Amino acid sequence: LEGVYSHGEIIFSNGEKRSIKQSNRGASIDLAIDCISNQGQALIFTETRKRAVSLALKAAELTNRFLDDKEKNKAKTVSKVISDSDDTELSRDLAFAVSNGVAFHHAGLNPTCRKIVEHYYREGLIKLVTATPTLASGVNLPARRVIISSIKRFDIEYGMQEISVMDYKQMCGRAGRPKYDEYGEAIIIANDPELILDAYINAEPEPIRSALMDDNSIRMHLLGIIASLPGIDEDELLSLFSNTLMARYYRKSTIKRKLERILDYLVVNDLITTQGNRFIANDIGKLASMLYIHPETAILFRDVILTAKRLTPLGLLHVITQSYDFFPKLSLRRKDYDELDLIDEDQFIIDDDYNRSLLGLYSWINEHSEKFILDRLGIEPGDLYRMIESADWLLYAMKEFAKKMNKIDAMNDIEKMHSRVKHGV
DNA sequence: ATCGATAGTCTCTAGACAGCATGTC
DNA sequence: CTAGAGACTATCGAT
Repeated sequence: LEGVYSHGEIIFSNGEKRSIKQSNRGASIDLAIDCISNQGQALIFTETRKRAVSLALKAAELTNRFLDDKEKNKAKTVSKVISDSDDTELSRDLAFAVSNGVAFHHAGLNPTCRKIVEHYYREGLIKLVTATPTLASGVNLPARRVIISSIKRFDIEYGMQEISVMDYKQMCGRAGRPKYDEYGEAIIIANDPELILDAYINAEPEPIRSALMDDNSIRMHLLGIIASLPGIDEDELLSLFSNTLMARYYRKSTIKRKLERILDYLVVNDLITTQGNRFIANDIGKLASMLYIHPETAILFRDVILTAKRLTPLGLLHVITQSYDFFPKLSLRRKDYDELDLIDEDQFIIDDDYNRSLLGLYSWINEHSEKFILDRLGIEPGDLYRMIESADWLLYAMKEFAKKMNKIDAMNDIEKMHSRVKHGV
């Protein structure tokens, strides 16, 4: 069941209406509390992490009274585990929220917190979760009522944009817990109900466009195919690509031109070689495809290993964080220019080459705490965790590159860095 | 001089696949 | 170009 909320009233797509008690805490909390007072669990999707946190904290006072004594005790225990999971204010906020039967959930949380929130929401201890879209695409956490606090989302290129019907349906999908509730509701908060009904609730999702037409993904696929089918020729490659979704939207000649250009790119950068009209991946190309490293990254790694006089810790982190495969890449904020002194002066790189991920990882291997990294650099534990994971993987791959290239010194340098990143020293 | 309230200004914005080896329940 | 919350700053006034 889907509906729109505006001015104290839900209008459902089947014409039913329901009025909601309003408070001064905002529409999404009103809707959530309304659901919880009827023994349901609610889920609010917010547009930013900050908003998820602040909504959860605001709701805490109200959700508290829906916990019985037994639940309150349990919530206390769980809340302790959360605040002990790291030393940041973020987990302290979460601990406070959970002790009151509400939680927020986004990718900034460390994995422990994320799992705890998911687990105890499923168990029913947590009555309300405020979340960013992590929860829409990832974990399956059903709720009686899903509340979409706004259909606008900030986009770095286009500013405020309305989310796609696809994204909306994705969030709706979390409504209704088959075992517990006989129905689920998805409610959008907006001022113009009729518009929303047409644009989202009664709308068809946009057709799936193939993401394969993007240059970078073709590069990756093409290298993969050539590595696993050595000796394949252009016609065979073309017919392979003609069977993909991409072929439904583009003409054969367009695809052919694209393939040729990218084959050329792979040849010029020495990842594959031609024998007549056939293609074979060479050692580095094969290795890259085996390790799932993007060609762009492979080229970068190879060139660095080949040309760098020595591989300093900072230099290595710099290469890793700049590479195509590194995620998450956090760019410098204005005030981060003050933090550049975290880096030893003798290992100097040009200012605008820095990014926040590099600073974060560098602080990490110099044994700064999660709190330090969040306070000084604004990198939340979950992001740090993924940066470490990503760096771990890439350093491993880079070490394999050095091994293949018989660069023993480089290999040792990289391996040393690899274990530093892994263990945070 | 210090503190504080207030209004104006500035800044910032979701998520995320992958290798391998070892550890833990 | 579009929005809105929170951090930050400048200003003024009272103690």
